[in-house]
Amino acid sequence: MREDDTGLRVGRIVEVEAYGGPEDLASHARFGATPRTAAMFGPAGHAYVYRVYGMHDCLNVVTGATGVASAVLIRAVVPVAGVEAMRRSRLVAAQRRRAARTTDGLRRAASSLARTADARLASGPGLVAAAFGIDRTWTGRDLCPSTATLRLVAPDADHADAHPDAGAVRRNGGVLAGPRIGVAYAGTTWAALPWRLWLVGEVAVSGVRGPR
DNA sequence: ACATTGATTACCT
DNA sequence: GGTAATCAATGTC
Repeated sequence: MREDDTGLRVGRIVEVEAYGGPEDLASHARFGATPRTAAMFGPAGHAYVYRVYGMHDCLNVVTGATGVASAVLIRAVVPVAGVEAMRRSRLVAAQRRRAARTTDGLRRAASSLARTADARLASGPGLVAAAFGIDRTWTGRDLCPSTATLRLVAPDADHADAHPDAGAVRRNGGVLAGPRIGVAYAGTTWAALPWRLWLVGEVAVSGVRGPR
């Protein structure tokens, strides 16, 4: 969840991918600690935000002890609160894209966003960051303090009463696992590991390329 | 199905 | 120090 003067936004995580350290050839840590990946080697519970394809920022939660690189990429989230704030940030992200900087491109982007269902506002790793207004400058932030602007909260803790969809982790068909997306370059061993996890039946789960 | 986008890294000089 | 290839996607065609 993000809570600040931009409003309160809450999302329920429905899809993640796990990344390891230098031994994981699909991980950004495979080249060791670099200026970009330093946060991956930092303390657990902090954010690692990187840009992919020169356009999209992706939010990861560092999971290893200091000096041990590993992180979980938040690939998809179901909005629980703050849908309007998410739409505003999505539009800002669209405006930033060059293709949307023409008046026609911007009109298309706005129209496309307007047709996007609430449940799919953050249905992809780049969309999660866009909907929450997160970029690379958020790297290194501690996501654990109850006072943090951007923070992780237990599914049932804060908002089980605020929204019928909150705390619904156990509501559906459980969790499935499959190969991570877009990591063929890592070689068959690392690419085949079922380190992508998702909740069955969630419309926000991305990956048309993977099993549902 | 395809164009877009730019930081990052590795590999040269 | 410069350059080329790569990339944990998305929106538009």
